[in-house]
Amino acid sequence: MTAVKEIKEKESLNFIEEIIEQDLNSGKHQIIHTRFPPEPNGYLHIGHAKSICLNFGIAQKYGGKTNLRFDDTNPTTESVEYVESIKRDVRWLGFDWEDREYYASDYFEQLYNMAVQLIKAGKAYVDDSTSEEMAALKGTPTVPGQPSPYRDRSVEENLDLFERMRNGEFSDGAKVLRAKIDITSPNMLLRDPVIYRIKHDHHHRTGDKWVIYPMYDFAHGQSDALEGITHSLCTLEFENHRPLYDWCIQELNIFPSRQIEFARLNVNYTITSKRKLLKLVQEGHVTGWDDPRMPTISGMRRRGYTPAAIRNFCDRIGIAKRENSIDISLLEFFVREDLNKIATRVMVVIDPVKLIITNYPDQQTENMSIENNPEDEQSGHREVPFSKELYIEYEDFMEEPPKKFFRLGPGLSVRLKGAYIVTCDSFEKDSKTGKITAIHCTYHPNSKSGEDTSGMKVKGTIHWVSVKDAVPVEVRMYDRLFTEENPGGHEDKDYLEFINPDSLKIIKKAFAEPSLAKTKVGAYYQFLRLGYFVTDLDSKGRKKKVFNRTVTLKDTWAKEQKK
RNA sequence: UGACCCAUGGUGUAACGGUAGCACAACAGAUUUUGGUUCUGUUUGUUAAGGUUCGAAUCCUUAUGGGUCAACCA
Repeated sequence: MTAVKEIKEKESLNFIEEIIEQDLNSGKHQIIHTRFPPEPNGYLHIGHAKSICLNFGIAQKYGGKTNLRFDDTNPTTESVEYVESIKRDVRWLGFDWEDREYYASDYFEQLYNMAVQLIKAGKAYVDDSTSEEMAALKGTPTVPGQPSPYRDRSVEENLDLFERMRNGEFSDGAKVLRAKIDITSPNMLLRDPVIYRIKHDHHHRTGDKWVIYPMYDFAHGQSDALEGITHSLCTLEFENHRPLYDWCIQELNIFPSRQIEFARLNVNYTITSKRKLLKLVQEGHVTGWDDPRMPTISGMRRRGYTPAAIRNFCDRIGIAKRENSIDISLLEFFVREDLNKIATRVMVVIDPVKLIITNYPDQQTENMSIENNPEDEQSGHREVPFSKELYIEYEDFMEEPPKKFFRLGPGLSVRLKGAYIVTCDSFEKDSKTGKITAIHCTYHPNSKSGEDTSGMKVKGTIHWVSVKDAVPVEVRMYDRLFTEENPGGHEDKDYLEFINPDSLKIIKKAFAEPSLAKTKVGAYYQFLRLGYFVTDLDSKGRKKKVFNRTVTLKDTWAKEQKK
């Protein structure tokens, strides 16, 4: 009894899983089949990641299959570049569609025949109205529509006209094919929706073969049916489309896929509208779809987010029907959680000030053995050269330190990570700028890391880089792209007004320990005490390596200071 | 002023008529050669009003609040 209850508690299902289990238990389906149906008109973003994890994840969980299907019914906005990027991103996230890569455009002939079938049944007609005329007759949500003057054309005439539409006899917009449903329906989508339009446009796969293209509502459901999709999962805004989805199944007598809607993902301080993201790219607010500040999958990859982090995030946010806005800090939590386990620890100084150890031999260099990752015993150690002159972080010294400052200041001692304890004796200051230019310390030879017999106890440990061994690197400090929680949610203000002017700070003169000289693009690091970083694409073929800040470390000291 | 949908701490999500739980966030402390990690603890919640019931977050009614729909986009 208790055992059963425990299992139940652990296995709490979301409402889609409940439906699937019912369908499996009742014998409605032996196997479930889902699909991920992107339109190749932009790059995938974090919202798509939710859908990918849902569709692939749920099929995996119940031993089913998932198709990758490109919903490519609008040649005007679609391209192969997007198709390729989508495939790369889904794969990178860790999902495999095997040989089931489909395109709605592969079904154009079948969809055409279905339209003919509808016409023959008196359920569709060719309308010559302009879009303005149609809109005028369509009414509003509260005012019923009026029938089009072309609504009662004969089957023969419709058949003839539709064929001639296909043959290219008419110009764009001259005619459309409409489903004949109910022009007075309270559901606007049922007021004789357009199902085919004329577009003399080059399609990325079918070329110039077609000049008429099916609309979403006349392509998606049928594609689901043709592929035997049992559960067609989509976002809430398609809820009102479901009656039309079911109408097509009914009238065409095709495989009855079931459409189920869930709430799309919203993340604060970001936007997930392809249109808005496209504008950021086109107007140069970012460097491209893969700019590390973009919430696109390729942007996050370049930023240093890991597939596991994104998958864990998608698992944790759950699936439900209510509007939501997830804290970006939850995503960052999962990024840190994963990176903490796998990122190699290294020392990099981004805002250097010289520290001179007055009692250390001038020419001496010691190789300090420092662990690569304290969270992973297998990761081993590396040697880091230590010498008389070091760079340390400017922030780690204060002329007049407050009480809880566990770093350097006149008379204060700190541990140099993996090396010795030093005590500050004096410092140099530029009288004009007031900037500290050098710090003089003495080291305690018997305090060497691992063989410390000094008995000294210091509160702080700081990172350092040996001046003569330092490798100059470029570091790009990324921060959130928007300063506003809901940048896209203001009626009176454009989201572009909320772009964070400090979303990227480039540091050209940072110094890294020697091990970073031979880094590879995409390698994950923790720069000790600074945050997680990844080697950027731009490092390729360059002597000076470039690193992107993925996310900062949690910083309780910064919090303390704010008080 | 039509149709459809939604409502649980700051955020997200569980509880399927029987003790409102989990994660993030926040706060406090312990540990720490990263002010990281880890560990411990604390605060905060069922939109409202009726009804059914021994018992309601859960079922019913109404109200309130929010979302979607008037592209030849998906």
